[in-house]
Amino acid sequence: MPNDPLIKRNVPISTKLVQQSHLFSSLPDKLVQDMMQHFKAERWAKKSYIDFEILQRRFFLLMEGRLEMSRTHPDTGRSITLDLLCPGDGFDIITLLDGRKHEVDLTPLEELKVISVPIEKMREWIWTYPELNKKFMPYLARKMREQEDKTTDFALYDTVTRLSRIILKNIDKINDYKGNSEDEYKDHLVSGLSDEVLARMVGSVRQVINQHLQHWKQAGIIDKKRNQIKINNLQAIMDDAGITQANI
Amino acid sequence: MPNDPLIKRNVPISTKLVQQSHLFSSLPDKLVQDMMQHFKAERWAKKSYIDFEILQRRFFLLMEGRLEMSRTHPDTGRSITLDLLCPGDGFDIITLLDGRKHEVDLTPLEELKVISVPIEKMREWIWTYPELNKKFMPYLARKMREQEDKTTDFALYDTVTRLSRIILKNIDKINDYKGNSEDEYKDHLVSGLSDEVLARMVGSVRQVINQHLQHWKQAGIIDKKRNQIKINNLQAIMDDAGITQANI
DNA sequence: CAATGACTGTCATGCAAGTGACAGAAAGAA
DNA sequence: TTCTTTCTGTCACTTGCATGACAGTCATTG
Repeated sequence: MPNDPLIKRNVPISTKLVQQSHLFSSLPDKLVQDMMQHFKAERWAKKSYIDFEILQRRFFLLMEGRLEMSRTHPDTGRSITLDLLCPGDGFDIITLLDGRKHEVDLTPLEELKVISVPIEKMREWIWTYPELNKKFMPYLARKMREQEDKTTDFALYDTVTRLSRIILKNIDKINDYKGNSEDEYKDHLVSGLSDEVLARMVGSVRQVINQHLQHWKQAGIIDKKRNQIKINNLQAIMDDAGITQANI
Repeated sequence: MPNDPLIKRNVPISTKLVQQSHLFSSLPDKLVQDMMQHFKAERWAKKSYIDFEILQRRFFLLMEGRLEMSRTHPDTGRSITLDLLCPGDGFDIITLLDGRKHEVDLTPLEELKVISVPIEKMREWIWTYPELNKKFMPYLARKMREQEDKTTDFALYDTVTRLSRIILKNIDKINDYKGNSEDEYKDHLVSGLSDEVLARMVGSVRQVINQHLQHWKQAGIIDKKRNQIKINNLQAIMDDAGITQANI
């Protein structure tokens, strides 16, 4: 089946595709097939503007690409990333819960593939299917924990620490489980994130981020290309992140 | 009925008491009565230490007093308040959702009255009673929005702005709906919060908070006693908070 | 009551990090 | 190719705010 629907076209979705999502993985096939029929697939172009009003009408699952959810200071114009949604993530979970509008900027970092259902449908499913419910609640908790950690980081830790943590969180996970333990220390990449995007995630500005990255570069800890960071010394970054065995 | 149970005593709870909570207000009396039988009431002394492990076993509703939920930097010792729970709040909602431990410091600002049930019981109720569910989901959303706002504030706004907002959020609501519009500009109090506590909520330190408060005091905008701030000029605070009609 | 602990007011010091500016490199489009 | 846009590297300047220190005041409790 061609998995390349164009924007705004109604297309039936493959079971496998839906099950990629945390929220829908390991649900009974039959249930997923029922649900699938209501999904609509579309593509969103890189950096396209997405009106947040849509979030009150439909619930989305991100299938491919990353979506930045951010907020901007009206006066200074500075932005900060609230969440970087990755394939498998659903949005918007807050609007799903209370139906109220959620004023955020939505910016695709790459071309996205998303599928969506009417938000009432999604609510209905969650209250109807205990299996889905059992997936959804811990997912909510995860997002709440992430947000709480973000608050803590901003209030208590400096920019280098926050930057380290963001980098560690965004190491490409494509080659997971592929190599042996020796490979673990090879080819750690953070790609597709410019200094600017990193800055928004860290809650700082481009110049400061670049400065810290230069330090690491000069110490041989990382290599740096356009939109890409290659980590040579993972341990060094972890040290700066203040990771002390206790954390994961 | 005496509503003054001592610590750790099993006491039946009055229907009215339970319904004070957002989560249980306007539920059918009969349902609440059923639930009540499982609640246990206790009191927690001011500044007592509460082991967060308990959060994995019981779900609490705060009936009286405020509870600070905070986190501390292991090295510097600086703390930051994640949430200031007020009467009607339930905790811990994250653990309720995923069952995992939630490492936070819990500090009562006053003597508390709380009621609690086994956390599995609470889960059961939420999945069993749609009326409760309808209350709980928007409550989750509210907490998520608050946390998101906190993140944004830390990343984009300076200390004065954050302090203004915290103050506005914590004006005593005892006399609500009592007076006419003229009274609105009288007797706005923030009580029970020391400079230190405010600092933790703002994500700053005592000295800086005091400095800002002194500015306001010298400008006649506030009066200041021990553990109390009286607001003379609400508009001035709102201006510093950057509130421009659009917000609430 | 005295004594201890909790909160307040203030100041001097140092530094992390935000701002603005500009030139150059890389990528993408025409 | 040329033109335009998007990123990168750097630097000089300024400031908000964390730190540490200490004296004074108000509460609480034995």
